Amino acid sequence: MAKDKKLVEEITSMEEDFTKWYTDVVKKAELMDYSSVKGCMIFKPNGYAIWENIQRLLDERFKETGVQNVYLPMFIPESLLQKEKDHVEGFAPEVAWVTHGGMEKLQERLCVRPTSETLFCDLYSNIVQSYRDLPKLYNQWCSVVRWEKTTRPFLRSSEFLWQEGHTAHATEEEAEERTIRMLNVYADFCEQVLAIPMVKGKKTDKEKFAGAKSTYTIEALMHDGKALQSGTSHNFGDGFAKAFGIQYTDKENKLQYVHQTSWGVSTRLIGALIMVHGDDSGLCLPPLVAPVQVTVIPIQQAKDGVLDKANEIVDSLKAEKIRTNIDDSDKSPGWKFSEAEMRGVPLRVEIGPKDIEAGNCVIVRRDTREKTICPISDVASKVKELMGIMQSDMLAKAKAHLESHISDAHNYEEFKDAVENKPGFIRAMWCGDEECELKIKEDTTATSRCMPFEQESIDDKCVCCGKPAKKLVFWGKAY
RNA sequence: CGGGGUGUGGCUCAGUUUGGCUAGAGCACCUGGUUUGGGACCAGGGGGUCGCAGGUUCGAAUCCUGUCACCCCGACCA
Repeated sequence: MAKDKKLVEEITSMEEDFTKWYTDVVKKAELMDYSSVKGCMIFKPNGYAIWENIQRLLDERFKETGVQNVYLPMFIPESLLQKEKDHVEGFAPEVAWVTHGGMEKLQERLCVRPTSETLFCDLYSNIVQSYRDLPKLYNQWCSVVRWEKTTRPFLRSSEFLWQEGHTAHATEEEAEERTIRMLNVYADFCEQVLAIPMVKGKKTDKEKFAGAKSTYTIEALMHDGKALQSGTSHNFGDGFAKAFGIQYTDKENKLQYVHQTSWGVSTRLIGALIMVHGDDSGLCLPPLVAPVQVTVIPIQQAKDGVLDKANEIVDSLKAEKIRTNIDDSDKSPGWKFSEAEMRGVPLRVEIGPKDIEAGNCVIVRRDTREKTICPISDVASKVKELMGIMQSDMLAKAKAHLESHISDAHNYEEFKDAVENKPGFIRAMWCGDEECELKIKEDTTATSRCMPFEQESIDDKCVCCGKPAKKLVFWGKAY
């Protein structure tokens, strides 16, 4: 069977309408539901379980770098939010306010956190006294609220789940090092666990975080050629420290300001998983994050011994810590295959009378639909092997897609042509003026995604204005 | 916030133009039976004051006024 044959009518094909495909997959894979609250979504078990896996695996990596988890309040007093000018201006348009407690009007309104820089700064100003108190490496897993005008499942909603790391350091160098280190933790996690290759780089001033000295980003390329900002890491310098009075006494007994960082990824990563790996049959999850790694599907399960054998297989897989379930509902096998595929289960094991007679079972990969016949006694080791191969094949495929969707533009005509006709990232030189960024966005809807770490000069003039070029920039349409 | 669209069983929708008997279909659900290697079939069954509030009328899902909600496309943002 052709691997991209469309098997499920309810999913619109990607070619036909990518946006609709995305919504269909999200619904058919039962990842989320819309709620009665405007712009807010419900994570269903299958979607939340992906987040739990991301959380668990990322959290381990954070802790390896010395980070500790904390939890701060979800409310921020208005006066605290006001302390850093750029920061308030950046977030004010999208914060939700609490004005009443019960029947009584509050003396001071509280904002529902859109991000927690101000609370962390307030905390650090109290607990940091000496250089011996540094660094502080805190992180929290929580939800934040941003009153968005438009919403899309996992990509943008009024409330979303994320983690925000906030660190305070004695020196500028140490803060910069931490900023880059966490960006690399993200990029590595995305590649190794989510099988999503990232373009790493620095944001232009226009695109950087409100209040940051510099913002670094990991940008992924979706199947339709649009970019998705998947994680950011900010170096705040001492800007927040000065606004919040976070000072410590150094070894020479001199008062110094701390240097801070913050970094975050959100449930948007689930959106990336869907749009990087999914196909017309639904979701396709890399084994390492899949809530269910193997579904066992009995064929002719009413026949003697079939269910018993299927359950034996389940047990042997579970014994090896492979996340396994069985579909022993009385649906037809075809139904079960489609269902498992929509949910993105990496491998399925088929077991029927014919197999049992031969002492075999059939293992089918979700990404290629390739079938492997395997002795029942070897199923666990074969499953492990296939999951490993699948994990790296999926990354290789996504890498090939990324690399084949990067084009160079040497002048404005080429640039405009690329935006129109070559979905993906466009590499082009830039003079450093925000005006050119604005003009490019106005003319083409493409934005600067990042200035990659590996800089090279592909031309000496700015692609937009023709003035001397300063930076190589990755441009693209973005979510 | 601008432009467009939609509200009718759990879901997708028909019916609204031109008001008229008991508001329909497919899917899903429940019961029983036959099935099962790529979304099986038969029989029976339950479930809707047509988004909400007024109004017109002998009579409103359908016409009028108001209102609310959500979706999509832009601008703003993770």
